[in-house]
Amino acid sequence: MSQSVGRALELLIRLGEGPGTLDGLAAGLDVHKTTVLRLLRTLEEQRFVYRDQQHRYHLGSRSFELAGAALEQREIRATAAPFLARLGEATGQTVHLGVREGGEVVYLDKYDARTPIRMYSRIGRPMPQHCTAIGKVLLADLPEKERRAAAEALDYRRFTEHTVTGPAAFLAELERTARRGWGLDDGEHETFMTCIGAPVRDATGAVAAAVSLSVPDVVLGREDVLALLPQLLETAGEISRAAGYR
Amino acid sequence: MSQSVGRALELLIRLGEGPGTLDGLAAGLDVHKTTVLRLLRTLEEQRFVYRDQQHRYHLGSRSFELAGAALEQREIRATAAPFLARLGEATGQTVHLGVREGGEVVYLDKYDARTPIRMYSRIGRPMPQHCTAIGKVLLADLPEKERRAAAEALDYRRFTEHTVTGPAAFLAELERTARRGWGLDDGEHETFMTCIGAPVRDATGAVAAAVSLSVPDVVLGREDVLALLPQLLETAGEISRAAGYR
DNA sequence: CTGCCTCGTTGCATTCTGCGCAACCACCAT
DNA sequence: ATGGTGGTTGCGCAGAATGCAACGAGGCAG
Repeated sequence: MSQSVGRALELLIRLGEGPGTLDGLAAGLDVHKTTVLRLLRTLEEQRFVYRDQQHRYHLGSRSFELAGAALEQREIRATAAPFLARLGEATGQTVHLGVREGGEVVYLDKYDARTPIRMYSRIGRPMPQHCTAIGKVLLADLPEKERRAAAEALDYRRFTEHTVTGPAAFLAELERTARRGWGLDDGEHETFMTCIGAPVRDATGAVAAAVSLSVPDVVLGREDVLALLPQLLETAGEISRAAGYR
Repeated sequence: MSQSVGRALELLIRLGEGPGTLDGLAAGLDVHKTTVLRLLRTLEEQRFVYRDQQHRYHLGSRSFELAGAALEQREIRATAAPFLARLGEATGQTVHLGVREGGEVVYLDKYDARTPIRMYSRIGRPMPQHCTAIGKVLLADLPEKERRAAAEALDYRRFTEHTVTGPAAFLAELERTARRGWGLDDGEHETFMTCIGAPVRDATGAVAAAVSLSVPDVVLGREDVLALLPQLLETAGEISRAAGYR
């Protein structure tokens, strides 16, 4: 739609994968280096990128700044934080908070199993929806029409032999998820991981987010993971109430 | 340099302050809403912004994603993390890690006094250099010429009655900082805060980052803060060694 | 020390992109 | 119905962004 802006964003994305040099970036975008230079200058003025002494470009501090602001704007994240921390501590497993935005499912927060500290590895990165507990939970509550549309539009990449492929099977899985009130990823994304997810509802009654626990099978078998369900559902309920759901 | 890109970035920055509507953003930028619409569409395509059902625009998940990537690219942050956590725990005070990038001083990490969890409040936001311990430490080690140039270029805003104003006084302060090997902000930014900062050096021997402790005066008086110096310097030394400094 | 090579930078002419206008729609409240 | 608000589209024009080519700086090897 807007060429130069598109190119500038592309530059940011590439820099997200690692620092880059002018020529390298120009080659990557397949545009003249003059153009890239000027785009980068504009980005630099606003601290979206910065250059070190060796003229290598990096993502600039404005990226952090924006991300911090954006995360703070997701009130659900702040509301959920203490409950997630508690759940993580109680179960000793990895906890995720996810939402659906613009047709994508992204993680807003993550509490890692080992440390009490948040790892930012996957926060903000879109996750597949057909093979994650959080994805299923978020889609399951959509109104019939939207849900069908979403299911049709997905890319049913087969990650493992358990991955659900195709809209029909997936819609049935969503049905099941909605009925019992929680979602399961039984090695459908990564063979060795089991995840369970539960819905968080806000004051409007709609599912606003989902919480999940992810456990590698070397730590707990499927039965043992399912035994954590009450705690997960309890947490999701608490967050829902804190978010205004009655 | 590049008009449309500049406007697009401006949009992102405004959205960082809070969600916005098309008309509102157009009015803010003082451009036609058509233009804003198209810019936003480009941003939306790449997930830099997203629209909710009410057509309000928010920062999109790509912001988180980039920030995560950018933070991971600052190796010094990963190297320092465990030492900072330990320092925070040992002292019970707020710990910051800061670097100088593109003429600005920004915080890369922060461990809050109360919780063991990182607050993202000020991460990525440029901080004044003339009245912060970290700023002083980072400038103090610059080669003569650069240091002088930097000191000349600063905006000596008087935050408190203790704020150093003017290049001459500040250069003297940098001199002192360099000589004794640590920096002090004695209520120069906020009247009620005392901060001490120490340099982190990398394999090249140059100061690559700075660590600081910030303490409100209701918690500890200046003398007591200075008593934390050995721990701070020890931590900075450990990080330096972990970063390859010999 | 010198000359080559790489990589960043600048001035300029061309043209295509991004702009604003105005009209159109859809939705809501009155 | 009706006016109002807020989002969207088609179009023609102007200026912004682009690519070229020449320049310059820094590093490395001979």
